[in-house]
Amino acid sequence: MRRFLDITKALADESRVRALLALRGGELCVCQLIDLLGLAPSTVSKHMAILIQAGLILSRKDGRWHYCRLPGEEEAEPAVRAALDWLQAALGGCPVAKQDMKRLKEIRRKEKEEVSSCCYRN
Amino acid sequence: MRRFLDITKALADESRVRALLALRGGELCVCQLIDLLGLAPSTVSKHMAILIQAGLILSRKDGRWHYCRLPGEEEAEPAVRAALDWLQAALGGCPVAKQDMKRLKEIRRKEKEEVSSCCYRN
DNA sequence: CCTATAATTCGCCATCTAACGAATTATAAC
DNA sequence: GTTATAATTCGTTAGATGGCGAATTATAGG
Repeated sequence: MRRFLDITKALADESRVRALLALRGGELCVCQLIDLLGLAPSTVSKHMAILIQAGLILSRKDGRWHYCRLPGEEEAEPAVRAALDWLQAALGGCPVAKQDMKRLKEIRRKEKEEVSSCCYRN
Repeated sequence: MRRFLDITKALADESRVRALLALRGGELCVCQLIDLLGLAPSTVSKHMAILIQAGLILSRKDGRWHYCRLPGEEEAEPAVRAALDWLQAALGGCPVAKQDMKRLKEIRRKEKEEVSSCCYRN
């Protein structure tokens, strides 16, 4: 029951739902989610902690960056897998999700430009 | 998105989840849910209003009684149907659900005894 | 009409939650 | 070492939420 409520509480916030939908396109670092959601870094950090706690996302650190991603088919416990499938079915094509996907393309492009202008990575 | 959040918020409370699980056994009136959950009538009334608002339960009035039930296959919108299926899969057999089912049998028996001792209904 | 029961609405209170900014930590670039 | 960036933790605040009891409404029974 506790685990189930962790998941439903995590899904009961629009910003967290948007983050989950955005991660369908692949992993993102916290700073990209800050950009997408338009919230303060501390706020997004807490949101991600809640999603991780619920098992809805996984994360890894790489240098200064903290990347988040959705769990693969085999990585998620059944209740989490079912929740993510339900989310996808219910909101996968909703206006907010589409708009965020568009914004994400810009955010990813920005990232590439910055990387290419960063001498040590070329 | 709004509809989806209505559902997730409704599912993000243990008492409401217990009520939904209890209704798998058939419709119940509010006073039976008050008995099962051990909460004040006003509190249960508000919980039921939230579940109805989310589309997770349907209700009907019969005399002094207000009966609640789960929607049938055809009655629920897809997002609601999926949510209820997920709930059943995740918590259908959990300890709390089992214990409540046991309590429910007593509550239903009590109801029958009262009805049979009520002259005008025989 | 009066009483009892089922249920809701209202007002109140304690707690939780989402948001922010400031301070802190960790890593990378210079 | 110093500076800059990514991210987290902490403290605070405004607003939402869950709980209760009192008052109210609706219906059934005497």
